[in-house]
Amino acid sequence: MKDKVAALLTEALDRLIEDGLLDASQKKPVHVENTKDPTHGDLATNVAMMHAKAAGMPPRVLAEHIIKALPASPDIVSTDIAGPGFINLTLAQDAAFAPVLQCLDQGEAYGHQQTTDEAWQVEYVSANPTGPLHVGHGRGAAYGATLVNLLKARGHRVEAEYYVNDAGRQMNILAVSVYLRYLEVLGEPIVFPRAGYQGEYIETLGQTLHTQAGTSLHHSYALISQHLPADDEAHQDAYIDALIQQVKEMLGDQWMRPFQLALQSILDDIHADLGDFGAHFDQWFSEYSLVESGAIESAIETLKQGGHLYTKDGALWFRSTDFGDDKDRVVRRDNGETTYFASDIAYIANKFARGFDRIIYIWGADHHGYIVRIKAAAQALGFDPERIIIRLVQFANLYRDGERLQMSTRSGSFVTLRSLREEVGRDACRYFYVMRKADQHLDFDLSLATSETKDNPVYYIQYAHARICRVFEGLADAPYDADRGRANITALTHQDELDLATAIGRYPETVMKAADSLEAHVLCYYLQELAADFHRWYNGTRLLVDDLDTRDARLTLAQAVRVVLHNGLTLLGVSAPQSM
RNA sequence: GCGCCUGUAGCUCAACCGGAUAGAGCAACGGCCUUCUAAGCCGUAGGUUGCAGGUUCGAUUCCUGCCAGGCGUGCCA
Repeated sequence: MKDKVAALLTEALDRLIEDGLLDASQKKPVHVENTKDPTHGDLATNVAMMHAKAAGMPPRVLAEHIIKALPASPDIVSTDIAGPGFINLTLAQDAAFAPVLQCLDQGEAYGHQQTTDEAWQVEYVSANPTGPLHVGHGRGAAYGATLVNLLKARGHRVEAEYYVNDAGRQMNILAVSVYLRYLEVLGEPIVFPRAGYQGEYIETLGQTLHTQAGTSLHHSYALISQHLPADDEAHQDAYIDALIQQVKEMLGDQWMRPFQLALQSILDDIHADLGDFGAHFDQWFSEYSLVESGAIESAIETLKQGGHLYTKDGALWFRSTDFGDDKDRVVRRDNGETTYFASDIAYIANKFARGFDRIIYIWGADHHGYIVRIKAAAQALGFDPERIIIRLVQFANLYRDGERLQMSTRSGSFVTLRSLREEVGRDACRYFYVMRKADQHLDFDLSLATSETKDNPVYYIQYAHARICRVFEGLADAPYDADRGRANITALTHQDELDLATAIGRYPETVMKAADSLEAHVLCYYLQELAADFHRWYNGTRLLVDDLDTRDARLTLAQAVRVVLHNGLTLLGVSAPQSM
């Protein structure tokens, strides 16, 4: 409807241009918006104010000319000039209810746009497979999964991807941690390294390794630890690297056993965890595959050809400062190993090679320093950095009964995403994580998330949905007649009913806006408002009245509200219960 | 020091990319259940949009400076 009205206004502007009141070069796009105040009609536009200067007349005078030039339309009942020069438009009654019928015609597809033919990739979570996901990963997971849904609804082709960091030093630390626990099972008097991975799951993996391998991987801990440096605060990194080196040498080919076991089982766990959370991935992309395929070397070679690399202090550097970075970055260390950043370069090249129009990265906010260098790398490789979109997700603070929960990741005492889901449920989890703008801090109130009151937005919205479902039960005497409802819908005159119709009409543009701006929270706010509109109506107006024309008209409206609530909640990954 | 982000009601947050009288929820106070789920609704009160300038018909929004907070600033991942 907005588009229709905008088209009419554009036509009016064209007429004014013909009449010489306005210069064609001064024409600006027409913007039509919903009014906040019902006394301002249904739609409003600021075209008169936008063009006042160019036309050389006061906005209100220009507004009069525009209205005079406005082509007649059955949709528009009246126009009005208000305030500094707004043109307010009131829509015809049946036009106001048109979205309701459209919503019911389209059902689950309502709010979904036509296919755009744009290919998008959303990479999210991508947590190191060194342990179970914790609550810090939850927000990225919820946000990413919702974004995937929104972009699909927007009409884009979307591929969701998880980047598996299975090639770095952290994985070696993990493997050696598991191996030590394995030795422990065999009765070796080990001393666990400070920098090793703590946590029960490591011990469990050690036991599993024992079950699978028996004593075949047994080496004396005394021999292993023979020539290691001191494991104190200052040297813990050197210590664990030496330990890894030692164990690797002693195990030889067998080194991959603890490594693979740890990687595989943790990845399986993450996979299952995310699946239960409603976060699904089309692709689990292995960093190691970039090493194996030679992609890293060839990316470095490409940069070298382009003259973007130089050697200093025995290391190989990428001149990222040419592309706006603060300092240059190392791609190959003096010990010959490539850096994590080198993998990232190969990875971005791989993404571009796969032909995505838009490449979205969702990162924790602590990674914001990497934005510039990734884009720099893309540019140096000859790709358009504009196609890379990086969204940062701020951390969430958990509160229970007003008290902030402390979490430490390394000690192994962190709150896992799974335990959070068990406590508050998937629905509340998904909703609370995305209800705020992603790049802002979030206070996640566990007490509120589990409360069954209107204060809890999840229950509030779900309750509206359940209420509608219940109304439709028990109509056996006089079944709901959809045709009768549709035929009589324009006879509904309560302000609450008009408000609901307008709100339903705003749903598709809300989804579109959320998708285009990559801001999932606007959908949450929308659904809360729609639920509030419904509750207000429900409280003040009885739906099941004796007059069947009115009753079915109201049921039709309620049904449309239900469809929108259902569709919106589905995009958020939240269930829409029939009863509560 | 430099870079990025944030600052709106007592609290947690919105504000349709510059629009009309800045909106919700919580907390506070006062009302509404013999009628479709009170897991709900209605009302009252609450503001110098961090501060100071600038841009223009018009600024919470854009620009500059200052103040306060957060994050980042590895040959870690």
